[in-house]
Amino acid sequence: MRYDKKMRYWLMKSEPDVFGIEHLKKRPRQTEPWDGVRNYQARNFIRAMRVGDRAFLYHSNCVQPGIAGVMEIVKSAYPDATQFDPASPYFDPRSDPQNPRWQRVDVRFVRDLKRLISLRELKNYPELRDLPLVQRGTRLSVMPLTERQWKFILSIE
DNA sequence: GCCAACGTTGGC
DNA sequence: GCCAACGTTGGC
Repeated sequence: MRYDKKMRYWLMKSEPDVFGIEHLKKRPRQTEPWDGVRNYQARNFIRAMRVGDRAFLYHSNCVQPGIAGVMEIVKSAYPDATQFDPASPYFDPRSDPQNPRWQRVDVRFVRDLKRLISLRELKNYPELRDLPLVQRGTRLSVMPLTERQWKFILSIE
């Protein structure tokens, strides 16, 4: 995938039963570390995030897959502690503490979308054809959006 | 629950 | 470095 250094918009997937927009909203200061990214391509996008970037929160693996809300990146990448915790489902025994393999960012709740924009609907727009989310077989859990894609999605909200 | 698609692992 | 086997993701 092409990646442009100026990219400032993201989409991050989470299972709402595990951690959804409702959880984020209830966190202290409405912030949360975005843990558990264990895919190199997604990890590289995590590393590229900067404070102030915006991200859609996407609900995956649920009854109504779709974009639920808007978040802000409030802390750039730092080591994901769960990789060193044997009790964590995200434990990675291969990760070297001297050179941590996985990072996380901190996100903050910005707002709900006025309505959940379903994956089914997103697939219908030619404007979003290049978005990995809607492409067959793509499982990437963190992905960049162009400014055009970001604004388009907000325009159909 | 099924299963297609994809990423990772590890023998060779 | 190849590639078969296996594990995971995530829509349906």
